Amino acid sequence: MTETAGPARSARATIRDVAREAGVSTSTVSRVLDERLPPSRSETAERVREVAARLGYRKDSRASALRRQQSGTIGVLVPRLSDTVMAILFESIAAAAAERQMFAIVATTADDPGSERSAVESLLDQHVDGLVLTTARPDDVVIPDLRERGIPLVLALRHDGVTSAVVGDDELGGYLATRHLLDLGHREIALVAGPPYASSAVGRVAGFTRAMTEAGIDDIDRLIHPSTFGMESGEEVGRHILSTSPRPTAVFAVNDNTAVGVLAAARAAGLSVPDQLSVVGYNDIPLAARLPVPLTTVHVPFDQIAARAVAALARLIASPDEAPPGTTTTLMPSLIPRASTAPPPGARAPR
Amino acid sequence: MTETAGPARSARATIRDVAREAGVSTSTVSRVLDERLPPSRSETAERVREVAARLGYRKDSRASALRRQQSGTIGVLVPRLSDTVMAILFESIAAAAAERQMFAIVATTADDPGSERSAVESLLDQHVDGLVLTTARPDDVVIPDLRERGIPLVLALRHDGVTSAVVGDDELGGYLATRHLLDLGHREIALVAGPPYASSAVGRVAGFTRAMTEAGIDDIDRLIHPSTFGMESGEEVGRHILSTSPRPTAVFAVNDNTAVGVLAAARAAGLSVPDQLSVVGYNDIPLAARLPVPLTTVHVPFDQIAARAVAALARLIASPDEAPPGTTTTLMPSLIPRASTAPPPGARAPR
DNA sequence: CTGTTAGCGCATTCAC
DNA sequence: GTGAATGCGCTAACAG
Repeated sequence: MTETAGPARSARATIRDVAREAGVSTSTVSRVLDERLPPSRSETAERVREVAARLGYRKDSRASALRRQQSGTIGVLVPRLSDTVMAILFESIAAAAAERQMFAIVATTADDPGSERSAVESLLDQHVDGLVLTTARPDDVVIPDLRERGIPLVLALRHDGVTSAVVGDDELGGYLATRHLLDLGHREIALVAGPPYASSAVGRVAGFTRAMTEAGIDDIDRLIHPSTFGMESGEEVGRHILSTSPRPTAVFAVNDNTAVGVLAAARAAGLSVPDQLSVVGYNDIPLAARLPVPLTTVHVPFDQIAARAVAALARLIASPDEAPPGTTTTLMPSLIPRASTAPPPGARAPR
Repeated sequence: MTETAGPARSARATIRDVAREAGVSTSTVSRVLDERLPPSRSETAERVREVAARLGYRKDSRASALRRQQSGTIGVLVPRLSDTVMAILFESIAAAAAERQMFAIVATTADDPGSERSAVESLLDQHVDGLVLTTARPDDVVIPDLRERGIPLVLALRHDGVTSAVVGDDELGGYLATRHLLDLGHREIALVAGPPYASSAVGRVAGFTRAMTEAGIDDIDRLIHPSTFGMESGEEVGRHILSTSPRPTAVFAVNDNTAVGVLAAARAAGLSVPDQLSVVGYNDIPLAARLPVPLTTVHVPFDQIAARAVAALARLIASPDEAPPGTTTTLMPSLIPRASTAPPPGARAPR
């Protein structure tokens, strides 16, 4: 029997264990192990670090958070994790947070404004130091409230026009996708537009409209069909689009999910892609490249968006009083041509 | 100016604020608001609740956790969230946890045993009360360590043969999928087998083997091709399978991702599905039903698995000393026939 | 049922 | 540089 009789299951070493073992006070240990301070090279400091390592000491984040009033945790709000885009974004945010010794936790809203408040509260109950929201709406009522409460806040993927945000250039992405189809010779191009409450969808519509206007296409609005972001909606809207007359020779879908739905509708209608119908998606999720007909889509640099969002949030957390100007950072998308797009039926290949 | 000069940004009400306002001690407030105790109907209790509500009081989970030695948080370990199966499982776990007033946090390992340890430590650093692991391997070195440390632990989707686990019946699922193909008249059925370290994949292989053996097929091993769980691997293995001779008339893929890869390989080889090649997947992710050729697959009750796993974990957390017998709960999968399977080329339709 | 006292583990004064 | 004292917000043990 060594030592005194302790708990049967090895209890975690505390700061006091380290202090005793190193022959110093707990304050000293606390200071030596404070990541924010410049690391001391003194002999005592070395010894403390050595003892801490030997005992496998890890500071109790709850106690530390309680005292510091900072938890080193950030909250991320997404509509749903079963949407690969959101899963990838969260993974990237978690990785970016880890690089800064922070931990990211997540909650979902199902894109329902009603559950947004409770999801945010569940995050705040975990005492996050700040939030990354991907659910912003123009009329969002939760965000102003968070602002007033002084909670550090950054939007990602969608913006509300007011709060600091890191987004892709959706207008440009929409323009690139549409130009790609126009350049192939398409004129009758339908748009699966996404929901009006998401700035990302609205931006892509704007890019579509600009490209179509430039091309001298008339009455563009008739080509624009609202949807949600889901596959089902894509299929439903796709079915409708393919039954309109004149039937479009190409469809630009607001994201890869709805594009998959359009592909399903195309097959159901007996149309072959890309021979009879071209389809462009958005986001370049891993699936896009591996669909039976690889999907032409717009690549979005999610890891950059995540890294910038975390960096911006970290800055806000560090200096909460430097009035944040509410800047929007915009990152560039790029078109990835694949097999789902081709010149319209009966057209000679361009060039 | 009301009240005393406080911090500019509304600080959260503490238990003391409530106590003062209600004219009682903090202990009383603490007891009245203790969810674990039966709610008192006394007048004081009512008043305390009313004041707490009015002040918008929320207990500080860190302080509470520090004192109680329970955080009300559980940790979930998954290979990756960009795999829809894992995203859905985590969402279900988070929902099941919320029903019990617990919060679920997640970390990823990329199915890499090396990063498993650090991912688990990051979870433990957050002071989770217990863990749900979906990454178990037969030779897992982290799990025994967690056991020794007395950390409540439940496996999900994969088991290690020792630890308590909640899984789908992979053997049955594999059998059902294979029987479906056999019943359609296929004899030359290839298996994209998944990795040997995952019990889920191994079980599906066993079900495949049983069905094939029952059908009197010889030399089954030649039909079994290892893979990972990813789409790329499915495509690669699919390409290989379709170049073997005799070419299989059907493929059973270990999951929907690899099935998508096989579909891509089939198209690249100019084979039409299901006319020239039948394909069965596993998991029934939302995509499966909406692929251009809707995928026949095996449905897995992820929300039940999640609910059972959380329930089991909650039990372990509540009574950590009732030696847990290491039981495995097995839930039933079901085959969902869709358009990707049909009788083999040249066969009359059965019946 | 209620209040008093003590302390979870840590970080911060403030002296030295 | 270092250590003693104090308290973050909450809950447990105890006495009334």
